[in-house]
Amino acid sequence: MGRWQPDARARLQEAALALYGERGYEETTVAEIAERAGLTKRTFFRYFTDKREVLFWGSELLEQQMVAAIEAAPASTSALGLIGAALDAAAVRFEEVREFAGPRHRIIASSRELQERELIKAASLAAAMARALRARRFGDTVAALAARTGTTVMHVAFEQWVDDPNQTAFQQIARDALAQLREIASTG
Amino acid sequence: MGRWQPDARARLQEAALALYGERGYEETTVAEIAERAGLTKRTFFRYFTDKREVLFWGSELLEQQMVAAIEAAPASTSALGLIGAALDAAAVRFEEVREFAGPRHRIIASSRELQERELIKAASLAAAMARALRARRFGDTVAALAARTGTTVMHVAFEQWVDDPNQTAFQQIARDALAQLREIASTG
DNA sequence: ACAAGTGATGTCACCTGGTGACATCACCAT
DNA sequence: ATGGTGATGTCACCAGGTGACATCACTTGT
Repeated sequence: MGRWQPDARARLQEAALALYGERGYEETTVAEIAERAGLTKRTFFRYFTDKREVLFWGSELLEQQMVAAIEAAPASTSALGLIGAALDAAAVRFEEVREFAGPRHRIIASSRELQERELIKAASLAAAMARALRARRFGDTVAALAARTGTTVMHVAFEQWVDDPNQTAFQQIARDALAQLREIASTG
Repeated sequence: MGRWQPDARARLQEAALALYGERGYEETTVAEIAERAGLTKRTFFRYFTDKREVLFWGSELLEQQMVAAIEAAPASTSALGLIGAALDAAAVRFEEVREFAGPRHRIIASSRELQERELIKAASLAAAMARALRARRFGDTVAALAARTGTTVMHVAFEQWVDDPNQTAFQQIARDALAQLREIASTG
């Protein structure tokens, strides 16, 4: 036992998720989140750079795992094949947090500020995947296009997944979406 | 002549662009922008909902023109063909504002807040194009994938275009990028 | 065992973005 | 002239965010 209650970060995250869900993101104050966690506004800002970031802790981990999947794939894999591998890695992570995904997604969908933050996380992810593709000797344009296509497929698949009454696996949905994209691109 | 200096909005935009460029976005205060335009902080917020929006005035027009291009295309056009038509419409607009595009782009690239705003504008554009595709009887998934692919190609092409020493036409760059995307999707 | 850290937290003062309520003031229509 | 009307100014206020400094429980060197 330390001198303070442990897991301050986790307590702040729980408090924020609960309050954002109960009263809405904009109607919730950082001071209220901190109070609910038994802490201070100032301490909140020591753990999270701003009021939005508390919902996005762990996105770097996802990014690392998707990049690692690209790096670990066989040498002859095509660009979109590597994106498929990255999406499979994302699927593992998403299934782990399935129970929180719905509520969190609805909160984000309710606020423009939060959507903006989610989009820049996706852009960061795309940039990281593009770097990994360039390291594999793909050209700049191909790397950028394939990487952003990866986040496109991820988001489209994610939205189908969170609301799916059949609880279909994310991997399944994402693979189907990627196949559909290939189809679109080869048609016409 | 009116009772006030006319074009308050334009003056605010000019002042903001100049100050963001000279001193940086974060170091510039809304009060300073308003003062430079001979107005008040309160008036700034009557024209623009926030400090970021002053750089994005006119994005609805681009959105409308791209959607109109989709609606005006021949009935048998494929999904990516429609996206190509939308990109051609965007090209017209971009060439009109080429001289401002570079400075504006560098300002946006310098600030996370501004990048977030740009990304949500792109998301709004993608949603509008997806609606236009659904109105053409494309399925939800196809519409969402194709529309987001359109913004992907637009952004990748835009970045090549603004820094291009040869001043290549945006339309050319965008068409090449779209062709490359088709190539990626059909390979492997 | 005691002094000197160390690190997480609290306190306080402050700036800036953003908003609501109300006052002005030039022009316009009747 | 009289009473709108619409763009602007004034003022007070809240919340997000930050820097500087104080606390205080525990750790470490001697």
